[in-house]
Amino acid sequence: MNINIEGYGMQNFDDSMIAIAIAKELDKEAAKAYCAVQVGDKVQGLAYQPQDGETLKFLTFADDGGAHAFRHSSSHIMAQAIQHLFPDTKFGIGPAIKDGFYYDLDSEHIFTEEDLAAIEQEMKKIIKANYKFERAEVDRSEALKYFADKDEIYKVDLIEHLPEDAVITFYTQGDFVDLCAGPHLLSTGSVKAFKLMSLAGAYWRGDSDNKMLQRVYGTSFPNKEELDAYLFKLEEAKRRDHRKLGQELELFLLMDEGPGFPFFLPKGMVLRNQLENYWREEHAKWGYSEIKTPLILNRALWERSGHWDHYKNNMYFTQIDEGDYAVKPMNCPGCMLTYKAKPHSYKELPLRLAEMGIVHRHELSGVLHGLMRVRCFTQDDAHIFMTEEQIKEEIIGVTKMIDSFYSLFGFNYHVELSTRPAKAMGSEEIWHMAEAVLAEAMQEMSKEYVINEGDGAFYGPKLDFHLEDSLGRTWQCGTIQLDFQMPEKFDLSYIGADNQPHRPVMIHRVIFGSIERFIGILIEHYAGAFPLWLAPVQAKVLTITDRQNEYAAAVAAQLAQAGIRVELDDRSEKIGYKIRAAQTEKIPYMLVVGDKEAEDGTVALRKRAEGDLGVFATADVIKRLQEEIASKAQ
RNA sequence: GCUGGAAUAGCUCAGUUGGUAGAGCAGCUGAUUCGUAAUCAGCAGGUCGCGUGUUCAACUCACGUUUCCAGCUCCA
Repeated sequence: MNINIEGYGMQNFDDSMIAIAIAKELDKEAAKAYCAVQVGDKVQGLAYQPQDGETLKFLTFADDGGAHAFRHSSSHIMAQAIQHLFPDTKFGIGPAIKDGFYYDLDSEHIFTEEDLAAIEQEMKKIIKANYKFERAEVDRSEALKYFADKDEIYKVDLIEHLPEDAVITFYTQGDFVDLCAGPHLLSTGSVKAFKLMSLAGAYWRGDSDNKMLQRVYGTSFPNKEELDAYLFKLEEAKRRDHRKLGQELELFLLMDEGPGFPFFLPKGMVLRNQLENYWREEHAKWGYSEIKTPLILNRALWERSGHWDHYKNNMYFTQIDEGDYAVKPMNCPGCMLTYKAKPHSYKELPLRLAEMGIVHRHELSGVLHGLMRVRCFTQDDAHIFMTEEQIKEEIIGVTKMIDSFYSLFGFNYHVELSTRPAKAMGSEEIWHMAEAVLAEAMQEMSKEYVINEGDGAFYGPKLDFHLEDSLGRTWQCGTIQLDFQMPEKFDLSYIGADNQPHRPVMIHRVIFGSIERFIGILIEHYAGAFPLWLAPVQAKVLTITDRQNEYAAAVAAQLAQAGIRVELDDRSEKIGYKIRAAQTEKIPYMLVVGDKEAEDGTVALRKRAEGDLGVFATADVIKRLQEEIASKAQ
């Protein structure tokens, strides 16, 4: 048979040869690293029997398909070990995920950390035994009977939900049989390095109305080095955790008295104000006007906007003089009122109203997480009112603006376009038009984007901006949402050139998303070592001995006069101690002054990341820092 | 909200079958006056998250509760 193999071209092989045999014939050494094989757009196990004329691509762990087969096989090994040790366990699903795998279990036994160690030991035995993963196609009724007899109710449920024409396959390794579509590695011995990571609860089928199962997470790699590198990365992420750094660097606090309601400390406020200042400057440049709408508004407004009916569970309420009021969970209704307060001409459009809007949302207690998920946060919101013809240009404008913001912090990002959901309001025609405009805007900017079918808000399609931090994790921050509902509900209009009233189109958009979350991301992105323009304390003057106290205070005053955020450390400590303290506080510049500097009117400059830079005139240091601040350099 | 775990000094953590708490760092005081990541000594600091119970006796055991952590569901 003739097989086209990526990297090797068209080759002729015996008809009976399976994929791994072909791989070995081509390159015995390279074949060792193969995890799976891609045939057309489908990934198969290495025991796959190719057909004449097919195109094969061998996948290693570095390919998504290869890693997937590897982790999925690891998951089966774990399940087999658990079945050996805890025979009463019922199995749910056990897929591969981004950084590893998990298996959902139902058992009377509550799994603990100690169990994980025992399971790992048993897994080692299974890996050593090097059982083959054997695939078998099974008749539907036979499959149902097999699992029903074993009382594996979740497997039965899975089979029952498979489409009528689905090919049902079992994978067997040694004494363990699992319902599974595959593909898998050839045998258990290929899993050279693995670790069980954690235990958690997870609802069956991800539905909170179903029973909660126990989930065991693990990860695996082709060798120990890669496993160690992964574990190191996790440690690094822990080291950068914004909750830990937020406390160490005295940026913000979370107290029992206000769960989900963060306190900002003086240094955190500096950071926050820098972001807001930059935001205001940019919005002025891009033609926005800033407004501020009330935190509390009456029931009639929230009924009109639809929040009273659809968002009630997430809102906080209060009463004023017998009347019902709500604390705003979103800024749009307030902005709608602002727009409506006077008639508008088409000449004013697009009208861009921005608001640093403080919103309160009653999030479930279990989801609160540092600054990333809170109950009170500030959206850097804006609503743009415009004509249909202006949509595309506005979308492009906002996209460019978002790009300039994210670039400033050195973030990469990707864009997702979410389209019409099932429960959408408005005609399909308008939706299609809107989706097309969003897509066109992206194409015009040559921006790649992913489409999330049916993931739009009920009132309109949206573009979401997911930024990637220095550890490769992604966060949804910016969003541009078209809204056809709100202008309708609030009966918004503008007078057109024809002297007739028209309905404006509106977009909601945020760039930071939430100032709180964005600060959390920045803390982790920079590991607390902020660029000079953001650093809460930009410079610290350190004395060598008490003799320089007066001079040092004068230097600090000079810097402060020049608009630099400076502190003075004139404690009677050794210079090494003070430098260590300043480094720990991640202060960008240290100005060391001893007798020599005091005499010459100079300072010895030390940079956080680079160490001693030598002696400079104080005025030159001020100029250097001012320039670096103005440039907002990374 | 759900499942599992945790809560001891400002911070990081010890605390041994139940006998009312200890270290390092930080802080304060004193000594030291030193040239690029930790000088020495002393002092002070805790209703052991909160409540109820068991017990002669609870940081320790039980129950409840609050908050946090890891996930799930949800989300800026």
